[in-house]
Amino acid sequence: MKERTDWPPELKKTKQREEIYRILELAEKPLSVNEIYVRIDRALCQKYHVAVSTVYRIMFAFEKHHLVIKSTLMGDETALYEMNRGGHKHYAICLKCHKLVPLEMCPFEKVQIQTKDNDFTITSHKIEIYGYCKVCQNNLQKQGEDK
Amino acid sequence: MKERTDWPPELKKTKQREEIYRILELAEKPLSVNEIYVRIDRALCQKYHVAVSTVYRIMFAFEKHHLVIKSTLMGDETALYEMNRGGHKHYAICLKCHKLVPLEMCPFEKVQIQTKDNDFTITSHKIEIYGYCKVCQNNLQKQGEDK
DNA sequence: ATCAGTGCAAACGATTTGCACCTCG
DNA sequence: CGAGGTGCAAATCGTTTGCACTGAT
Repeated sequence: MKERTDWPPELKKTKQREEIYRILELAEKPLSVNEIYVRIDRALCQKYHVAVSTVYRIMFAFEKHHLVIKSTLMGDETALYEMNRGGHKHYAICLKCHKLVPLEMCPFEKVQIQTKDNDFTITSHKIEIYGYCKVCQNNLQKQGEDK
Repeated sequence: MKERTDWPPELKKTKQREEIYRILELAEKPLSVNEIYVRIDRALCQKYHVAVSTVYRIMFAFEKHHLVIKSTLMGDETALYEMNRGGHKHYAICLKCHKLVPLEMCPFEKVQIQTKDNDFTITSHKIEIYGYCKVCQNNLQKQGEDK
């Protein structure tokens, strides 16, 4: 099964792009441009500098070539990017610690979506689940008992 | 069945707030702050002026009191507000004309969401469906034939 | 009279762009 | 060599905030 993470031939290779690609590959979660920017500087240790605007431009190019997936979370205006690893993924977001908990499967696999006249052709979807992760849940409970 | 659209007593009534409330009641779709701003000016016809910052502050207050629901759509950073009419609603968004087509029901009513250890307590969710509405679908088809 | 609500302009943070220079292919 | 990529700084866009003033209760 071929992953979708191969480099598109029409995308010129530069050290900046390869560095960002590497960072996204290693990322444990979707990253903001600023997080990427910081990780570049950390990885490059002054060898050379990458401009923020370059990061934006590269993310734009990556997105266009479907190398990455862009998303935004509720109550936050900054965009997040993660490597497009084929089969799509959804997250549950903890309202307290903001941790992202990946869902095991896409809940839509089993669902039919209905509009008024069923005249809408679906090409993609986005789901965000909000609530509390186990840790925060336990903490909240404890706080309730401590009184 | 009581609607959630009654005015919270702790929210002072002012002409600005009442005007915005009216606009949201009449709105056929979620509105951006700017759209609200334009509609106010149109409705008030120079009688007096409402500042953009005021609109933001009022939307913040309305949101806090659950009078409105705030949301953001993919590929657009501006926030949208719609009157909270109780039972929540989702939309299918046309990628071509950007029309919002309301879903008949929440697809999650029938679905179980699973995280790794099922240790996540869900309090809310957000769904966005993307694709093509009937009109745009037909247009695309026609374009295909015309050659 | 009091305190929340408002207008205005300035501040802000994320993202974009214009332009000169650089580098991959 | 030439087109496309990059760095830098300035511009833009949505949103927020400080402050003095106004208005609802």
